[in-house]
Amino acid sequence: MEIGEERTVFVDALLPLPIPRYFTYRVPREWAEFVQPGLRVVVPFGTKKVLTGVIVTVHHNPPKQYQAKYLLEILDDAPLVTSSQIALFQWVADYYMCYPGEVFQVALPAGLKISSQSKVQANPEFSSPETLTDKELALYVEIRDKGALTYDELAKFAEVKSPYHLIKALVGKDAVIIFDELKDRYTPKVQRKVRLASAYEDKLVLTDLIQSLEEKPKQMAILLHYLQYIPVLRSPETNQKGLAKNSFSQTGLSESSLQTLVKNQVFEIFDVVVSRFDEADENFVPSSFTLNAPQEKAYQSILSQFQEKDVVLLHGITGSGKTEIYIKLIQEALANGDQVLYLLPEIALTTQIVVRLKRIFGEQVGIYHSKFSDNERVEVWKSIVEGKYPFVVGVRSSVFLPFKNLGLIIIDEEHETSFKQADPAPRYHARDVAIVLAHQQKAKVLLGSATPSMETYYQAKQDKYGLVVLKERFGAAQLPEMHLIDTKYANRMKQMKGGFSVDLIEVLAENLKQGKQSLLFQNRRGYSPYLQCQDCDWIATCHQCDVSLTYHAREQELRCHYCGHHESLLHRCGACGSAQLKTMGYGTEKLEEELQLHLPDARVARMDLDTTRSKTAFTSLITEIQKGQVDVLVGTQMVAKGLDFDGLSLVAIFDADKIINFPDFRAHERGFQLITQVAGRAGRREVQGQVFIQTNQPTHRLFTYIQEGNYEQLYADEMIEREGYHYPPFTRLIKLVMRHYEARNVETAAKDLGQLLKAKFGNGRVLGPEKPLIERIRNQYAMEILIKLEKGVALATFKKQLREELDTLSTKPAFKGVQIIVDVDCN
DNA sequence: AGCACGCCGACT
DNA sequence: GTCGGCGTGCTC
Repeated sequence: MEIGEERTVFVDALLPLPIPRYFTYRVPREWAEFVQPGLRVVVPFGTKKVLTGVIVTVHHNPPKQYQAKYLLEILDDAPLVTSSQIALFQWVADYYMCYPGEVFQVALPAGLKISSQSKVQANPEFSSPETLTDKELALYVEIRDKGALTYDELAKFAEVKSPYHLIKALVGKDAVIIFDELKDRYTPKVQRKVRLASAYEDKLVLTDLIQSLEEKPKQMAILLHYLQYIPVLRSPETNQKGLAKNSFSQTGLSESSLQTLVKNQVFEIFDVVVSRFDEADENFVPSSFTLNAPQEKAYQSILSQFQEKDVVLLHGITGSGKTEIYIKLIQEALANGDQVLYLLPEIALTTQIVVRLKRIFGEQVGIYHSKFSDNERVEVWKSIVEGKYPFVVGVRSSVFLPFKNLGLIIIDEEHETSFKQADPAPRYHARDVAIVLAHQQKAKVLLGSATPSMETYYQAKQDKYGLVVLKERFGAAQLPEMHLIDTKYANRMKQMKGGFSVDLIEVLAENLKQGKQSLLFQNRRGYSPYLQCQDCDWIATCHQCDVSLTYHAREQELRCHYCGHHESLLHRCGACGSAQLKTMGYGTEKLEEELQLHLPDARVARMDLDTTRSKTAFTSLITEIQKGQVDVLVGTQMVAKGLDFDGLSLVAIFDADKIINFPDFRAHERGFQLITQVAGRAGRREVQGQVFIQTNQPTHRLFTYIQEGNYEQLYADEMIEREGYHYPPFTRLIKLVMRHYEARNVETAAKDLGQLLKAKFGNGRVLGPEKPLIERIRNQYAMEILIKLEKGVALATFKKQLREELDTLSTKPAFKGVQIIVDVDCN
């Protein structure tokens, strides 16, 4: 090659697809100097698709097997994705046995991925409609009259599934042309502002202006309003920043007079891009606080353990004031110039804690959350790249944000299962990814929980993680007093009114009389989990899932909680036609209703998925409770997560048996966590809280541990069980789920796979195949195989082997159409 | 994951 | 004979 000769530049791009490789594109000459890893690019993919990808590498190696296509567009001036992010995507893909493209897909907010919308328009030069068939002609006319149609619209109009044949024919006859319409879905939020033309920043000119407006009182009022807020002469910079335009209309000043002033070039109107988050922060005052002695001690201990350990677990009982310690650590890290990530489980926790963090950290904090729109996520991403938010509070997916110098990651409520993504791949655990991320960035990780997961506590006990214990409640608060109510006994003594024991009604009534708030916890939404015929025992079930339908009273509907199917309430039995249908079991809706009967004077409210779907509904319910407008709150596990109400002094757990009898090796761990967390909502101030638990097995040891707050003993018990039965933390679990529309097919496929895996990896390591709890969802039957890998197995090698097995298997006839899902570290 | 090409049954 | 079903393999 000659010196100075230009060589064609190629890029390897990561595309948001479940395909295990990068795609190579040719870079048009004019961008050759400009391309670099981390830039987003728009590329053609297949015959008509256009995708947004990110450049991973830039090189000069022309692919030998195929002709690379050209990049269509470069979307960024500077990298929007860092190279360490791409490395992290790859790590997640390897560890969780999925594809980097799938990680990329969830990592990048939708607004940063331009959508291709192929459209078809009429060719204006087309002049021989006689060549078209009737069908083609009808379609052509429709396209011409509408201007342009998308593929979907075309298919709909022509009433075909794939409009390809038609389009191809029309294109072949030159009747229509295909074009791509790209639209960037990200629209920044702008604020319209007003400022004085810079000429008036001079004292004499301004004085002249004021004099000339003597006769025009409305315009004068506007000018005076402006000058009242903006000291134009004293600081011209404030004039450049201007005043919000709506500030005039809000004060009742004339819109048309303002327009006149603009027309006369006295004022000018301009737009600025504003953040969606800092509206409320204009008068932000950082609140200060001091740690009490135990908190201070814990704080110091965390600092010293960070000297040696990268991960520290803060095991602090509910109400011990972990948040204050987090805040102190965050302040410290920020003062060091480090970025901080604060991970929270989904939704519930955020509102209260976010308000608090915003108050303390003001504009430094960015929120990354599913209840915010995609626009807002885009904004957080871009701001982090620009270094604007050194502190991010976010849910699971925020581990994929473009951090550059993280110093600290806090994972609050570390044990929460919502940190593990269950359904679409990547099925990652945000806590574990965060630890890898921290390692990558040389940051420290603080895990916080009142009820740590067994895995985490085990790591701490093994000295892999540091451990700091906080045993005292903050301030004057005491741990709540726990009482068990034996429902079996109450039943025998005829002391049950519906699902409520007489005792429970009594304590709730007493608490109401004292003007205090109560919480009734039942982890089941809807009115009743099933509807049963009293004559023949028939139960209403979903037609496409093997579950009973839940009755929702407000909508008078039967709903499937798995596929979303709903139908209006039946009045006759589906088997015998009897009208004796009865709602069985208790959902929050029914509890709300019965409670109202037992306590007619109480103001009862309900908090579950159904009452809090919108952002506003959730917030207003919280406010209502805080104002004391609610006496008894009925809620699902949504209430367990970090809600903090001063007036709440009594917590009742309606049915603890459901929780602890769940058929899962983690049932006891989960039961302990859930009940402890819910109980922790009681008595967070001076008054000691009371907790009442309805159960028919009051002698169960788990209740003793919960009552005593004896986490250590639970841990000790669990370790014996889990070691004996080879469960985490002594093994790692990989779950394989097979799905198919035919029960037979999944069963044979699962059996085949099970045998193969047992032969290859050993009988002891492979469990199943077994039918899952719910055999059929959305008409798909499932089978599960569980792989247990003991310590010391080379994970990467094993996963590679497993992947190879699965790939070869999927080509075999028995596996035709059988979907196989791999879930590493499944819940 | 889509989406095209390709090879077999029910209609003009 | 065509339309359209889905089965298989490719996408830079």
